[in-house]
Amino acid sequence: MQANLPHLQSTFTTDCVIFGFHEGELKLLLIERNEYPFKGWWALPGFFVEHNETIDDAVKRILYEHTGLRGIYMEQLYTFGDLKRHPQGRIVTVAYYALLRLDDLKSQPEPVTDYARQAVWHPLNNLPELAFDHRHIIDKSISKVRRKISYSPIAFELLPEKFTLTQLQQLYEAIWGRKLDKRNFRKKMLNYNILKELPEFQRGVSYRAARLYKLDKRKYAKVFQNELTFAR
Amino acid sequence: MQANLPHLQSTFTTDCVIFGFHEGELKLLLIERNEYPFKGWWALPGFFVEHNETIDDAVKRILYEHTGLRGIYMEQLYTFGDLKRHPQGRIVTVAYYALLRLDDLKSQPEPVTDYARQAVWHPLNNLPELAFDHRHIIDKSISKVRRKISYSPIAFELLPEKFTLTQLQQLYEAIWGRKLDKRNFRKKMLNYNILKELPEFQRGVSYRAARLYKLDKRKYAKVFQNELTFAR
DNA sequence: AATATAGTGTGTATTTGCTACACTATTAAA
DNA sequence: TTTAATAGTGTAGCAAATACACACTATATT
Repeated sequence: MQANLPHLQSTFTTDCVIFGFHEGELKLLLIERNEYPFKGWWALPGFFVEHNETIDDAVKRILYEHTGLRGIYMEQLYTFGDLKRHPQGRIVTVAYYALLRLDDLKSQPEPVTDYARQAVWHPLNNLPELAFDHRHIIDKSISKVRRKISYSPIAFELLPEKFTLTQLQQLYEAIWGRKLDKRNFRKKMLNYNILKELPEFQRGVSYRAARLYKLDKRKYAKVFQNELTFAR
Repeated sequence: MQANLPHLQSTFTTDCVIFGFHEGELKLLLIERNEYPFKGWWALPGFFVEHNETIDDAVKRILYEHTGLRGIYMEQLYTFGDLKRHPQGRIVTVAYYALLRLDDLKSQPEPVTDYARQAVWHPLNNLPELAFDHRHIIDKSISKVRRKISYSPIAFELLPEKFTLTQLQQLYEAIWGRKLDKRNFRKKMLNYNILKELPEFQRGVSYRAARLYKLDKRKYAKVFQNELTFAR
């Protein structure tokens, strides 16, 4: 991991809304800026796109710099080009969102770039004030994820490889912001036939251990292809 | 309407996929390029974004130059930034799509810019070979519209103010590429209660004239707000 | 050992929405 | 007046979504 300094600054940047899910709660990875403008403010990880890299590559790079992870699920969200969004002139930003398994993170994220003093997971329901139009970008990505989770199995990107049905339900509840009926949720989810029941159970819990499941990738692919409605 | 020459060319452009619907068929407005690269090829209307205009404004401008219309429904689609998409170097394009009522057009669109020799409506099912990655952009916008029409009433943007239920059905059929059952379609559509039955009928047809409807904007707003599923 | 707690795990009845399907009515033109 | 073309209408069966209540298991605390 190495710092990337702005040499030939292009006129556009990319910013990434990084979602994580831990203990029933959605979280966002934010950085504390170490550069002007908005030095000391919280912001989305993001940076100028180099001239010889695609935008996708730039986002992957930024993600890697902040999490040490590759191969993370990410998708382009929207491009913001208001004249006043950046105090130093019109700088267009192509925003992405990424979903990542927090359990994959061996350690806490560290400040790995010069422009970030630290990177910290914040609960989605309790975000600090943010630099630029980043609050707006976040709001837009939440809407997007909220919609997308109902017709595509992106939820699993946020869970560890082995998970319980309760975890899965809590994730849907966190994203939609409302409680779901346990029996109906299980019935529906198992009916999709995209989960593989494992002969394993939770460990280290002080109550009845729940069964673990994992995604059946072959069936998952089928569902994804057909864009079946993952209903509410 | 005036031509806009590239003076200080920014590093990014905007392209617009303009959908129209006429006689049961979806159409796209394409231009014949009058500039290199791809001179003489068909392409999406698009141009460099000026330094002092937002991207949205740039698209509106381009739409106006080619159709003479303002206030058209449009939405950002995706931003394309592959290194090789433009032969003259990496030029990022922010693609939009627009839906417009063809009946609003008093006359055929005319070549109104220097970079376009002519602008012509092409049936979506029979497009010529296209410049740059424009075919790819079009494919992506079709998917988007196809999905969006099932949860949001964007269809009405493509119809005249007063329309028959058959016209509406034909539009859904054209976008989804499959036939729908007439009775089920009518039942469902009328159940949404977003249409106002007019005391008027079609004219100039040599068969039983169909009743005209128009959108009830108040109820429409409600549906749109709740993001009710406009089912298949 | 008893108790409280918290989470797992299961079945059924009701409602709602989707699908399939065929005939009569109206109009204009021949 | 006949023909041709499209508008307009209802019902029954099936599948999916929802609403709803209780028993079981494991653990921690007293």
